[in-house]
Amino acid sequence: MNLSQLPILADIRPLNREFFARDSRRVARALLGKVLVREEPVRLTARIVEVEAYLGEEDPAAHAASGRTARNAVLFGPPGHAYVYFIYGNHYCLNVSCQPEGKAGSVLFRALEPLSGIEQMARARGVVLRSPKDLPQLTSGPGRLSEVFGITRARDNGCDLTSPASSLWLGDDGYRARGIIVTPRIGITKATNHPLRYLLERNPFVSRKVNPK
DNA sequence: TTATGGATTAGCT
DNA sequence: GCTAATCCATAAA
Repeated sequence: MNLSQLPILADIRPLNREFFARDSRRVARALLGKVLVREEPVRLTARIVEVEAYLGEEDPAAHAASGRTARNAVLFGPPGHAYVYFIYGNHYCLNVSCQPEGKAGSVLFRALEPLSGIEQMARARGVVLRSPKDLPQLTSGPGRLSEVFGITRARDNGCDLTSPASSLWLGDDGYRARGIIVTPRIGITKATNHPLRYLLERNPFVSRKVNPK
């Protein structure tokens, strides 16, 4: 076997609780370039290239806006946990809780760049990969990336994303994000003008360019 | 008990 | 660019 053709798998270190115990705007910026990992059934990894920050009860566009409910309880719990919700009858969206326990705030994952397990990702979405141009169909968009990673509310809501013992977790492989751009958030109808969407400049995996509203 | 609308996507024009 | 698909949590009653 020619070992030199095997991909070099960098060590991925889990992010710690303190990383998430901050204002979601700071967490969002810091998450760009980090890696989302799913351990089962085979390891999937993808780099975070687009996120949005949602604040607490003072943010009309946030699910925490009307206070704590059974649905959004994770947002008010300890930081670094997955908040998964179902939207438009079709899609799941993944967030990570921020701020110390008792205070809401989260970061929505909007787009990833696939790193490993790409064949399994394509199978999960029923996509046939014919060229590198097809890759963004896998993970460009919050609903798409959730489908690829098999994320559902029943399976993952409340999961601790700082622990590799969780099937789903977040890590740092040493990559340094460069060229961070900030724009208004997408797909929302309230508080549309705040610059809370963070993405990597010229990255082909980011989702659509502007809020049509 | 019922009505409403949404942090989306895919497919068609 | 436009819109159907699809369903849960919430609010109103």
